[in-house]
Amino acid sequence: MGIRSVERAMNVLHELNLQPINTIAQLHARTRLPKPTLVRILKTLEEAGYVENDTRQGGYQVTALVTSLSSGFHKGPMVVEAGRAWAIALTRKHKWPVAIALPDYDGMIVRFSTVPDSPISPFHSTVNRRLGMLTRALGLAYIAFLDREAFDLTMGILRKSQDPEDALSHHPTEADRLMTQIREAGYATRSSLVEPRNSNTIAVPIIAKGGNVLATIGLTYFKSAFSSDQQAIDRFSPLLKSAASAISEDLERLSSKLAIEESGLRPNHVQDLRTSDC
Amino acid sequence: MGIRSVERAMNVLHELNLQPINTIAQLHARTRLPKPTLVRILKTLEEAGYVENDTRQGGYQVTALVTSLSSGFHKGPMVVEAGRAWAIALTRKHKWPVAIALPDYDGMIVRFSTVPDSPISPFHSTVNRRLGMLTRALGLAYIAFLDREAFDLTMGILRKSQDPEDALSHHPTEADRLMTQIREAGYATRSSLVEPRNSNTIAVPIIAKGGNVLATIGLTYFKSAFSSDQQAIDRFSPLLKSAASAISEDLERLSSKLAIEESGLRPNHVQDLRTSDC
DNA sequence: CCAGGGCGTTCCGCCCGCCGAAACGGACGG
DNA sequence: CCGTCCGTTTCGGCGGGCGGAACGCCCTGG
Repeated sequence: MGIRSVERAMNVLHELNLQPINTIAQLHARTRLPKPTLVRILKTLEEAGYVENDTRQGGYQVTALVTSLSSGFHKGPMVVEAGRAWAIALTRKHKWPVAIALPDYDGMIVRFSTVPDSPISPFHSTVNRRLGMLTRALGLAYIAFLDREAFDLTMGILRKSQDPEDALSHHPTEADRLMTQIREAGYATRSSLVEPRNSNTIAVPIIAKGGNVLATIGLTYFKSAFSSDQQAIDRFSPLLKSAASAISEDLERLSSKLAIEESGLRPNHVQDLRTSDC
Repeated sequence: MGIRSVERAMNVLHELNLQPINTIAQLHARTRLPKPTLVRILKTLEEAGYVENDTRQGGYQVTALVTSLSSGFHKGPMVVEAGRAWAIALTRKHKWPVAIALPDYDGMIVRFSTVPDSPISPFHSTVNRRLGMLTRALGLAYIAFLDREAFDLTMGILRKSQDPEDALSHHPTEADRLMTQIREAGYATRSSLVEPRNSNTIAVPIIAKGGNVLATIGLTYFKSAFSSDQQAIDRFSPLLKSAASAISEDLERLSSKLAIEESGLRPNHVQDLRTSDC
């Protein structure tokens, strides 16, 4: 019941963010919009400066200006802010995309992803995507490092779920065995029962000074790029662990130097003055 | 010549990002759109999940989902990434908005701003806004810390400018005196000749290990909140200096652990595989 | 208690601007 | 040289966006 053209344009802009470069044909396939409609929407976004049509690369991509469509939102937890730079640095160095996820009730939500930074990434950016707790690397790396009480609580919630992604919650001994294994190894990988099969993710917990798991950070790679999963694990799990502990240290420094309360603050209503910072 | 409703909606979304909370009346005043049109656009964005209508606070605001409209773009230089967390932490603690700016030829461009995080901020967010080099705190804190060669080069460019913001470049002795003063103090403030008059900004350079100025970070406050500018300077300049050096250290750690090249990487064309990271 | 103003929101008929099938033209590749 | 697959342009028809007017609400002040 909204404005159709606006809904469509927002979808297109959203889709444009999922891949570094987008052809009309791809967008047509994904959005099911007629090509002339796509061209018209893209032209509009281009005139507004949010999109550019790079003919050399043969496709459309978002420009730096899109950041101004979300510059008003950074109430994210500090762990994501502190982790961003490390995620980006990891991707620049090792090419594979890195994601940071936060717990959300009975699942995890991806809050940052370097997919567009990754020149070899065939993956979609998954910011704001929800992931299962018991099948995804980013979920397992979280739940396995919860303390007993929080773990039992979450498992209790998951047992009520009918989602096949949460099936493991109905097999306590199997689950416990997996959790122990993850805790000992210090990292988790995605369940092999779950799509996509041609890639894998290695994830580790980001643990605060006090011992609480705050978030998880994970790296995704194409299986075909390595002779075995073990090879990728040997290579990346130490890097992720050291990044995770560095993030935790950064958080410590940020809060000790400035004494932040971790909970986001509520913005208050302010009057409209037409001035600017500089 | 684009789709009018889409152009309007993008403008509205952009405006929504400039303030933590937006009433219809404010948006009407800023966009000059009829109120029914605004309501229709906002309803559309709300249905799509990008905006919420917080009736308690009596206004519209962007939601976390807007990040997915720019998640495809993160080519930001590492110094901005490293500085984000510090800017946010400063604002959470001291309430005033903090901005990070990068040099761009003969001016500075704001690349990050915590205006929407600041509950007392009556300022507009200025991400992507261009600032003069010789009047703005964020510009002065940069140019004053350039080495001789780069300084002369930039001043040469500025002398060709007719912009009143660059007028100081035509008065070398005055300029030199100001530069010396800034270098000694370690911070810069906005020229009193320039709008807005009811606020001021204190900015310091972010200097890399090698001695190069990479960027500047500045805090803006309402003059009426302090008994004198000196009081604000005494309070904030040490904080900014310590944040700037912490950012520089973070950069060092990021690059030494991972050996990053500072220049952004160019994303390559990749084939369309329908998979995802997790 | 009511008048007045400002607010966000709803209504509804007019009309214009969006829509998309069809056509175009250029780039491959066989 | 023709077939195919692109991205892009054209253009007429019509449906959906538009905004003035009106509504209901909450203030404030008389």
